[in-house]
This record gives sequence, structure tokens and C-alpha cells, in this order.
Amino acid sequence: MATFRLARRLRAERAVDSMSDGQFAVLAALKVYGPHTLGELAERERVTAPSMNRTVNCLQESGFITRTPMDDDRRKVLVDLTPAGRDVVEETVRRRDAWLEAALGELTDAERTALADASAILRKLADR
Amino acid sequence: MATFRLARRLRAERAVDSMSDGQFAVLAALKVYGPHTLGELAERERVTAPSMNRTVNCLQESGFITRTPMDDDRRKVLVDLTPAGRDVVEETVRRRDAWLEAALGELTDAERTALADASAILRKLADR
DNA sequence: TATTGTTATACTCTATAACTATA
DNA sequence: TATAGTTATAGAGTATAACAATA
Repeated sequence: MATFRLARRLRAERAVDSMSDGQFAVLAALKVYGPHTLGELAERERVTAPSMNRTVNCLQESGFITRTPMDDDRRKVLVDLTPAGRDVVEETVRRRDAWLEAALGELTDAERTALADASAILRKLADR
Repeated sequence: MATFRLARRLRAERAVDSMSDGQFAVLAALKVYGPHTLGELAERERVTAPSMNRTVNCLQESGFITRTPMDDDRRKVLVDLTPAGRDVVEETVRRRDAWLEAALGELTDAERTALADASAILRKLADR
């Protein structure tokens, strides 16, 4: 229950209020893992290609990503962040960090240490 | 990131695959906090009354909740779990517990202790 | 006249099926 | 003939506006 509620609270902190979680997840994946084809993005986010196509259309119209046909295989399209898209990811991370920093600031040293110990273990659980 | 991923993984464990998160959240709230009017449910889940009305319609058609006009104010409708609805909540909790138990079983005693220490602190953070 | 619930309608996000362009 | 992407269309879930019943 604690993880559900904390995840929900953190998700609420974002740079662009009108952007959906699915749209932001694409920007974040591009920032962390670099450019992807549309199919790769669909597989990573576990949605269908048409669904990802629509998400990417919205992000392109908003100026957050570019689409570039690939030279070695002209059927493929490479999706990458624009500077504006990168800004959205970085600003959202900043906001979440700021929220977390303020929240962690109200804890004792022992409590912060307990969370640090737990984070790697939680990650291991989630990867099962 | 660990909380996002763990929350997502746990949410996937449910008794009725076709039930949406929103529908399940209503059943869980009724189980934990007892019967609610439609307006109370909408406020608790932070959706509009028409949206909650639709969710409740689906749950009623599936036989998971009952609607009862209230005696003291006939405008109000009390929503409560049926035995089948209660079963869905309990079975989902059992599945999540089973998944967690298996996952925790692969950890060391020290790791389990670290998670136990962290859970109360995470809850405190989420309540901010 | 205000409040509670409901219906009407529209928008977003998701999906499957059909289509286009390229390999 | 198969694959990557796109378009067409439909099904959930959400919203706002309008309505009905009750206080």
C-alpha cells in the first residue's frame, strides 16, 4: 500500500500538467536509453504500434520529439527528443527530486538510511 | 523509480483480469471503509460523480455491489459490496500477498528487516 | 433554491483490422 | 512474402453540461 500511494503522489509532480503518463514515459525512455524506432518504443512501453504511433504524433505536434526515416531501412522511423522534450524530462525530474528532498528533509538520519537500504531491495523485487 | 516499478508489478496481480484499476479501487474502498454514497465514492477516488456513476453501473451489472436508496434522504444511494464483490477483493489481496511472499522468500533476513523498517517511512512520505 | 444522482455528449487512450511502403 | 509504420474504427474511462428527483 505504501508503494502504491508513494508512486501515485510522485507521479502527480510533472513539468507539463496536460501531458499523460504514457507520453511522459516515452520522453523519459528516450532520455535514458537514447533514440528508438516506433516499434521499439511500443515494445518497451508494452502498448501496440498504433497506440504508440498516436502517442508519438501528439509528442511531435507539441514539438517534443522528431521522426526521422532511417537510412539503412527506409521502413523504420527513428524517434528522438528535441531540446524542448529533453527540458520536459529534466524539469519533471527536478520537480520530483524537489518534492522528495523536501519530504526526506523532514525525516531523521536513521529514517533516510533505512530508505536508502530499502531502495535496492525494492528494485530487486520489482524485477522479478 | 523502484516504487513506480514495484507498484506497477503488484497492480498486475488481480482476481478478475478484465476489471479496471478504478473498479477494483472502489471495491477495495468499500471493503476497508464500509458502504458509501455515490458522492462519497467519487470524492474518495477523486473522479467526478458521472464517472463514478458509470463505474458503479459496471460493478452492479457484474454483481459486485448493490445500490440502495437511503431512508433519511431519498436523493442519496448507498453503495455496498455483495459477497461476490468481497470475494474479488479478498482473492486479489491473497494473490498480491502470495506474489510478495514468494518474492520476499528470496531475500535474506537482513533484507526483509530493511524493508520492514522502510515501509512505515514510505507511508509517512506518501501522506505529505 | 440547493443538492444528489443520472443521462447526454465529447475527448483521450487503448485495442484490432486493414492498408502502404519497403525489404 | 514478410515487416515497419500508418490509418480506420471501436471500446473503455474520463470529463462537462443538462436534467430529474428530493430536501
